[in-house]
Amino acid sequence: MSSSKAQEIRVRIGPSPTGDPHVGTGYVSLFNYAFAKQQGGKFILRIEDTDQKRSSPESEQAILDSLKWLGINWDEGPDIGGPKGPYRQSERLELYREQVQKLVDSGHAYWCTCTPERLAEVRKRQLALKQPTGYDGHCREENHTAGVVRLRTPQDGQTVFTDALRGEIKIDNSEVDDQVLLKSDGFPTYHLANIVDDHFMGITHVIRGEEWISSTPKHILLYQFFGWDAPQFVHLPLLRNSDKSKVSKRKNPVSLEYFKEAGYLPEALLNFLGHMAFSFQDGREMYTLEEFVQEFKVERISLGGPVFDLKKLLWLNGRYLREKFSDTEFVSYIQKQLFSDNYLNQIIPLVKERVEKSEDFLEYADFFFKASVLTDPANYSLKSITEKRPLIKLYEALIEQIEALRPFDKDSLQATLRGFCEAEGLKTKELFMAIRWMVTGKKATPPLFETMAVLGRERCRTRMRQALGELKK
RNA sequence: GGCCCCUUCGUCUAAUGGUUAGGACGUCAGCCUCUCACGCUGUAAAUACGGGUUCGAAUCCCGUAGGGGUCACCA
Repeated sequence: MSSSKAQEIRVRIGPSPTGDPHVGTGYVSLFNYAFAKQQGGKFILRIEDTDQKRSSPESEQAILDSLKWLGINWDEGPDIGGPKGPYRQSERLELYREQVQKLVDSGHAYWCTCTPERLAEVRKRQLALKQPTGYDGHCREENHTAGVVRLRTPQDGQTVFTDALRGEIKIDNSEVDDQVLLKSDGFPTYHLANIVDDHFMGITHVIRGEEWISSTPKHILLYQFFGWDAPQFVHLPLLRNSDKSKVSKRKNPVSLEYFKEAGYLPEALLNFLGHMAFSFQDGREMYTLEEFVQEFKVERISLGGPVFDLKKLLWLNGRYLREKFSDTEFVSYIQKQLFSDNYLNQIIPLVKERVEKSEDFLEYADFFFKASVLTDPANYSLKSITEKRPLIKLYEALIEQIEALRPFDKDSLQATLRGFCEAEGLKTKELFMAIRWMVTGKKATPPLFETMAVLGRERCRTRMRQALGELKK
């Protein structure tokens, strides 16, 4: 163990910029932040963009913005720098290569030249023979100098670590795979980057999701092989869908951008996220970030996987609106949230030609402001697909395309939706009307693509998922 | 399936061997009220199961069941 001198507490959140800012990132950030602040430590934001194919600067920016929106600020990060930078893993490649070389030199890692095809083959065979899947050690004793670098996991014994909430966890080394540490594109995998960065950034406590427990032995092994002290581990229970599976966008809104769009206050969402694994001693339900920081105790984190049930969030949000806002504040909030110049400027061109009196505006534009536009599913059933099953599958595929669409503008929507019709052999007229019903709740609206673009990705996806839900009933 | 983690009202949770098992959301009922909402009051609702240990178990131990995670050149 290291010196007994009081050490500065340093924790981090390491989001991967590969999609929408996730509510789970907010949740884990909150707990990390609270722990750090309460101990007078530092909360660090590190962008884990080691997946070249999926990472994007847009996503990174969205994550930063969303975290700021929530009210969580970091002491060190890619945007503000800090003493242990850079804070973007793609800018630390040299360090990983250097470090992994040490492992190769000491024999704790080795180069592997197996092709993806061979790996798939091995896997297939293992599956067929009902053997545990994993790398078969083909290159373990070869002395390659190219390909990927793998961890040389001890064949026997077990690796033990302590989770602050669960106590000792032991896993047989035979269960631990010869994990890839350095990919063939020269980028590190999570496992390598995570250990190297946590070490060089002086991270003292790793507070992360429970999904990481089973790969923690790899991390412990890496610390041992590098000869470094491991930080303390705290694994938080995972947020769940109402069926208890890990929270997912299929079954729940999970994008922080959705919550912002949908009119939730960041204070309320953060407060609610606090409830997911923590409770105040005095039973207080409503609290500020500062109060949470003060009250937070690692030992009081609960372990059962909390269902991310929005009902209580709604109630909390209502209380914030009612109790924390004066009438004047409420006015400016509504103006900003619902009737911003920016939003109105996009809507007016679409409805202007239809309007004869100011009040007509509401007639034509109501769906731009409503929370829900659900109608009879008959409105969006397709005559050409009479079976319910295929129809649901079709819509699921469609919604997935829409969710992934970037940028979300008139032209890309047009291209995507037309392409979808062609691929599925559908009449555009029929599908477009169905979508119109789903996203606006009306038969007559401004042109669909423009309308959808203005509504935005979050509203469209939510409304379509809701409509699909009705269809399933 | 192997390994690992978890298990108190429908949901979020409190109770760190001794409570009529508490609170909150939601539900339902009542009050308030021109309606609705808010607010207030009240109601129903849980220790997964089986064995131990103990004077005494939601709490400790073992087993079973259920749920979850993980088994990638994704994090």
